[in-house]
Amino acid sequence: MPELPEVECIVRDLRSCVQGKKIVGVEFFFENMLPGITPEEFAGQVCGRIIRSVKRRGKYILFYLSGDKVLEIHLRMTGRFIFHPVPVKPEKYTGVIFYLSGNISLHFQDIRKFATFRLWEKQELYRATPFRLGPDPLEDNFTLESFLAIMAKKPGSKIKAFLLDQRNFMGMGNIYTDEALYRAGIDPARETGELDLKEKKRLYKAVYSILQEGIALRGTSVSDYRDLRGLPGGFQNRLKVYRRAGEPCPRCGTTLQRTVIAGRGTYFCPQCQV
DNA sequence: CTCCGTGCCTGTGAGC
DNA sequence: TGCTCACAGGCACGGA
Repeated sequence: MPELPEVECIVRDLRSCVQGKKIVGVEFFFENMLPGITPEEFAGQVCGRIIRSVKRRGKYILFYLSGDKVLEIHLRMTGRFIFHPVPVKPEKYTGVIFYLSGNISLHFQDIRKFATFRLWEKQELYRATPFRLGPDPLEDNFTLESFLAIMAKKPGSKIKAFLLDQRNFMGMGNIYTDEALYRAGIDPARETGELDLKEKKRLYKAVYSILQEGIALRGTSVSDYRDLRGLPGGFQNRLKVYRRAGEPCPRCGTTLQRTVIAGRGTYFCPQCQV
């Protein structure tokens, strides 16, 4: 479900809702998100700890807990958190309820059950996936120079695959990648090495601006995405090409097409994207 | 290296 | 109405 803008919105909301609260209980309804650890062990590791801060790296959510523990959560396709200021019963897809101090609770829901929870010692966190991948586009080190340097290392990659590969940059997913390539006017099937400097600059700006707009509109809800209050985002109304095959290009009127690149459905305008 | 298929799950929508 | 199929916001893994 969520890409960088959605995760960023979730993390900002989590900070205002649960930062400083103590985890007083954890209840599981399914446990697919816990590889290699039982729900009892997990509860034993987190109960009694205070949520000191909530951070994001790419699409990963990091709960920094008291006692130097870090809970790393990846929502994958359909994972979501819903904040409840008063106790409510679990819903059909509720997998976990975190009971917090102040009688509030955080419900984790996941239709497809792909999401993952992992616990780290803070000093071991550098070994965790979020810190072994590429830079995050919202961090200061996402400059045009770094973008060009990383792209130069992968001249044979298709540009769509390059943007989706989290080892290059973290946070881009299928929706924002197609929209950024449309905005930059670049054919998703081209190789990064074929792009001239002007095109690379356009792409850099398109990636940055599309992510910022996604955040400003509180994410994209094409189907499942909801924020911490259960509300949909607004960027789905700004999508130009994603899931619009067969419709006219909003810029030139040419019929938008769908193809498969990097194993993902890819939407583009064959006229505007060259 | 890159690409590709597969698996993990459940739901939706189109076509028959 | 009901069945089957393609597709769905992600990522890890193994093989070519």
